[in-house]
Amino acid sequence: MTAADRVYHIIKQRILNGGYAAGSYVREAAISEELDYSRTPIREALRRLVSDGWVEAIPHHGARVVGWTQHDVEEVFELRVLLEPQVVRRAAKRIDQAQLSALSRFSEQMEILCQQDDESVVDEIAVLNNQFHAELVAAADSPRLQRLLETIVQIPVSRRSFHHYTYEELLTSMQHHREIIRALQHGDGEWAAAIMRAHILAARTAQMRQKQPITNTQTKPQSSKESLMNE
Amino acid sequence: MTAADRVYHIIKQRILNGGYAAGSYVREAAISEELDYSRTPIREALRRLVSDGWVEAIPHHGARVVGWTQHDVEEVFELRVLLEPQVVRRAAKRIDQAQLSALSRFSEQMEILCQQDDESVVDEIAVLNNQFHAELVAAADSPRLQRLLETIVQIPVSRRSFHHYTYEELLTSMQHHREIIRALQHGDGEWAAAIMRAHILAARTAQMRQKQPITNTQTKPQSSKESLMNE
DNA sequence: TATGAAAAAGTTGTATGCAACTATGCTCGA
DNA sequence: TCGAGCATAGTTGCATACAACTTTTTCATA
Repeated sequence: MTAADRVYHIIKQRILNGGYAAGSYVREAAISEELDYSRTPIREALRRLVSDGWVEAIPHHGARVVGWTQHDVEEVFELRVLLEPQVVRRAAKRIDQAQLSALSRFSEQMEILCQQDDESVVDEIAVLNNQFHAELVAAADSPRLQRLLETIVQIPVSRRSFHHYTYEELLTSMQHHREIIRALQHGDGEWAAAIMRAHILAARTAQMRQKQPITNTQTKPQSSKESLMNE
Repeated sequence: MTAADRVYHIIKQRILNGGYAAGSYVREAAISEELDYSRTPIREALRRLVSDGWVEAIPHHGARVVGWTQHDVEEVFELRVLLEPQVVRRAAKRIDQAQLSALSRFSEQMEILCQQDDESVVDEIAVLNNQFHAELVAAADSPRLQRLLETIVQIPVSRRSFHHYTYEELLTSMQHHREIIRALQHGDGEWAAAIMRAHILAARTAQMRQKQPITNTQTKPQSSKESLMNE
């Protein structure tokens, strides 16, 4: 693993964790000094983050962390509603026994955690949920579809998602997982796609209830002190 | 425009024109010497091409131009069938008069060219067709959808597309354009989406008739001498 | 002759210094 | 007081040298 790779992951993680606030600039020299790499690998990492859509490059001025508005989230859900059903549609034709049991395992663990009805387990559920979806994408076996989803489903959306769920919505979501597995066991891609579509639309509704912006967006550049507060 | 931008466009153009064969390596030092830039902007251009999916980076070994198999083309059409109808579904709600007349203009010019039934105009039609689709994407007003399509519809596919059309298929395609415009004039997104879906599936059929790989792919790395032959 | 280690060649990865560009604040003039 | 032009500070963009890594070749040895 090269230095540029390491820097890439560090910065990305910080954006996810809120270490770098939306709208703030990521300065090459600052990170260079802090992480003790030269500016070269940092530049490369920033360019990758730009093409991933995490930051925007302003020529000769710097790399600014992008902010997410409610409108952005809507746009993403609109695309997920198309793409995620396609994932299971393909997966139905290709999934093997090992992958099916992996899905069942994730699903069961999530349901066990659900029964605790404790706010602290929500993050664990989110992790399992991500693994569940990742397994589906793997079963779909379409590098391009995978890449599109990775580009689109940036974690600001999915990360906090379950926090917005009512208990009923959470149970419904678990039921969706079960039903998707059943549809896949029968090799019925359209069935699976239909449930997946509902699954995403349900997530959309839950997400949309939250009216405030997803990331701590600041339209104006602001002081760097303020952006460090969120660490 | 920076040096990296210029190099990016030059290399991309060469890949499109077949200057760099699929499977061959793009050497930083070679381009550096030829274009008289240092390796730095060339590296940056290559990294951008990697994240665009035009070349693949092999760590510590180089950047290789990716090859397109028939399987890749299928994968792309599978995604276009989902995404392009969504473009017109959105466009139907948002398109204005100026954009509608631009579409009509492109459509009419294409039909005029069609009547010549001359092999030489096919490329002109392809250009207009691209403009037509670009106008639709603009009307859809979804930066993410636009970006996804740009990522997916790489020109190796669309470039030669009309050469594979029979005359009847070409006329059908023109009819699709007309009907999409009509549907948009009525603000009927689902109508437009249905035709667009047919439009893409028709293109897929025409494309799939060609069994040979789209680019001159070499599965094995080969000698560097061989890759220079194609320049 | 076959095999393995070691060296050598070729390529990418990183550090550093300088050039170019942008934005901001300041001076000078109206 | 206001505005245009200019100087300056701050940041990115690029060139160059060197380090690290990978592959190929060479050569000694079984």
